[in-house]
Amino acid sequence: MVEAEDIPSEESTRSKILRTALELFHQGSFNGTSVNQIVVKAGITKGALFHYFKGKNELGYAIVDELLRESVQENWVFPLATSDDPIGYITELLRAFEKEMQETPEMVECGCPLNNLSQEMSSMDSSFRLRLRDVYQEWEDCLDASLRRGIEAGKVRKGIDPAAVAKVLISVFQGSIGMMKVHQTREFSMGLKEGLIQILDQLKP
Amino acid sequence: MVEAEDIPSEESTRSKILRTALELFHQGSFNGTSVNQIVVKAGITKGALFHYFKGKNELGYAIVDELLRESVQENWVFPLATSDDPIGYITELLRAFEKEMQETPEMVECGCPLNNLSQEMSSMDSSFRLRLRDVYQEWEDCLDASLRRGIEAGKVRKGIDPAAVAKVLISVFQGSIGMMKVHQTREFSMGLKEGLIQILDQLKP
DNA sequence: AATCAAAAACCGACCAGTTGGTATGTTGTC
DNA sequence: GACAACATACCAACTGGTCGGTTTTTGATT
Repeated sequence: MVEAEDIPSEESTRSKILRTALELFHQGSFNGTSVNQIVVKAGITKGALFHYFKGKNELGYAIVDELLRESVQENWVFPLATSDDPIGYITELLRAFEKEMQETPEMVECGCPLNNLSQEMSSMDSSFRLRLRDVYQEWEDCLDASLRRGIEAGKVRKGIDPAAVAKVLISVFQGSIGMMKVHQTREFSMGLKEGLIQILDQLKP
Repeated sequence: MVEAEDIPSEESTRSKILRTALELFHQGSFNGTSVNQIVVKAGITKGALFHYFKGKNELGYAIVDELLRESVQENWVFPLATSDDPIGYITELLRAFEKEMQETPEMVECGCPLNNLSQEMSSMDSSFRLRLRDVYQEWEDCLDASLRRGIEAGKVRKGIDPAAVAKVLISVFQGSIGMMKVHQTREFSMGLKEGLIQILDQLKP
């Protein structure tokens, strides 16, 4: 609390490694990125990387446990923690995403880092899979809870199964980002957004 | 016509390479699979592989253009070519998939080869991306057309935007398979299926 | 039907570059 | 002086890819 953590004039070597590796994994892929690339881009040496992480896989695990989990919490868990209007929040997110798409096309070009890593690694390495699953579970749980509150508050249709809908929503978000990465056209993204809103509207009372 | 093509006692080397490579790419990943692994598993030599394909990437392109496209056509394009009841067909598919899940858990363990390759390669190599996009476009077009026929036939709700819904449906299918790969539990798959059916029901008149 | 050249199919040793990872340091700090 | 935080040189294994050579198939000619 005393330290000026919010102005890290000198980022720690460990977090620099994590951040750089995530960036490269995001642009490329886990298997397609070498530890040499990481240390060069991070401006450090291999000794530093293997001092903090036992191996490339362990570095990947730390990225999931720390950075990716944090990202899900920031975008979903915290905003929905007490909300009883998940549909409203998601609709807002879609609109915000539309503007973010133009300014920083990172997401539409490279997809979602969580989804990318999941698709590439979860069938190869069960340590990856279980850690990634935990992150998704947090996401699903908070969506589920928010949907339940929404039903009670009369902001979500009564007939739906919150647990099942939460699973579908996460699937459709991850799938959508994946499809946008393949199509890379504003036309497709807008059409998809239109369809998502139509689906979301069906969840309203 | 005269030849007994339907009993290929001896598979051609080229198709053996394609089939084996797809299998390895499916279980692992493109970058995570070496050409040595492919030639060993296929029981051929490196000379044969590079005789038929200019490089590893070209082999990947051929897999997309031939095997993956074929698979989409078999499962979607041909069945929906003249159908005016896409929701009924998809519901059937979901039920069939449930049984396939138990017998051959390949899809739930390793995901969808088309989705896997898309997520891994489309941001790395635009040749991959464009070929994969074409396959998805075929899928989307046939779904779109079938939804339109469904609306006319009174089997699909009038209010929906067929093009937008087609995009969402493909996204949710690809996303769902990806999530199942991460969770690997029957519990999750069943919950997801339940949610998908609820979404599909909303598309009925 | 036999012949033969040319082309296609295929082999496997070899290559330079890269891979993830290690061993042995040196440096700064409590 | 002990210990964490790095740096550097190095390694065996493997990477995608090449290349000269051999076998097999093909198609035209006799």
